Amino acid sequence: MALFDLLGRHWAMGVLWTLSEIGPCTFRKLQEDCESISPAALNTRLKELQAAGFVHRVEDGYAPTELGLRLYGQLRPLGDFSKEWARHLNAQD
Amino acid sequence: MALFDLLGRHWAMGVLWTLSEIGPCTFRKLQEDCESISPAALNTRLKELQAAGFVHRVEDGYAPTELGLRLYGQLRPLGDFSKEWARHLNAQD
DNA sequence: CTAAGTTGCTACATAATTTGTAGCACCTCA
DNA sequence: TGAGGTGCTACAAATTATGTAGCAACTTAG
Repeated sequence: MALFDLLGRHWAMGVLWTLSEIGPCTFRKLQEDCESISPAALNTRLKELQAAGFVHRVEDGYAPTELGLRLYGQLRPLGDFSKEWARHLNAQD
Repeated sequence: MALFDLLGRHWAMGVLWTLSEIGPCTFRKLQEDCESISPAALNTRLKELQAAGFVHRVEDGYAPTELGLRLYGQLRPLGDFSKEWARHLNAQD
């Protein structure tokens, strides 16, 4: 699936997630919140996400588009799943 | 989110997706269905997915675990979203 | 028993991607 | 005019992936 090519890049989902959680924000703030993403990679991800129509530039920096927010909506359940997964991993030890 | 570290690797979601769609299958069939994944990368992904508890070995090769199938369930809506997205991209041209 | 096929997987050189750090060019506001 | 913020580029080093070859273990057929 072509969508996986895009999302399966380092930090692609993280950037969209962060942007959707904290709302419109600057390049630099995004860089802080995605701990240890290099500016080069962030820039590349932002360009890809913009080309894909999930993110666009706004006055205050970057923000998710309406489509981007819908994608975030699909991703959000993974947050809860992630907790269930953590419990599973602990139970394994 | 830690889950994104795992899924945001090249072919990680694709492998789980394929495995859930076509059911238990061999290493080599997985390699064919994920067109152009190198055996080294596939092996790495499989080890990671096994360590995460999403995939395990079975008689016929590899199969998603129950937890893996639940994760696939969370991912599945992305399939429909992907079509919506394709429509959106075409409308842009 | 042997030879052919299939399996999972490793080896390794090349290529692509990411990091980490530095810093530039542009703006705004005092 | 200079102090701060902005988005972003440069570039070497590290990490990760590709592509091709092939090995070792196992099954099956003759």
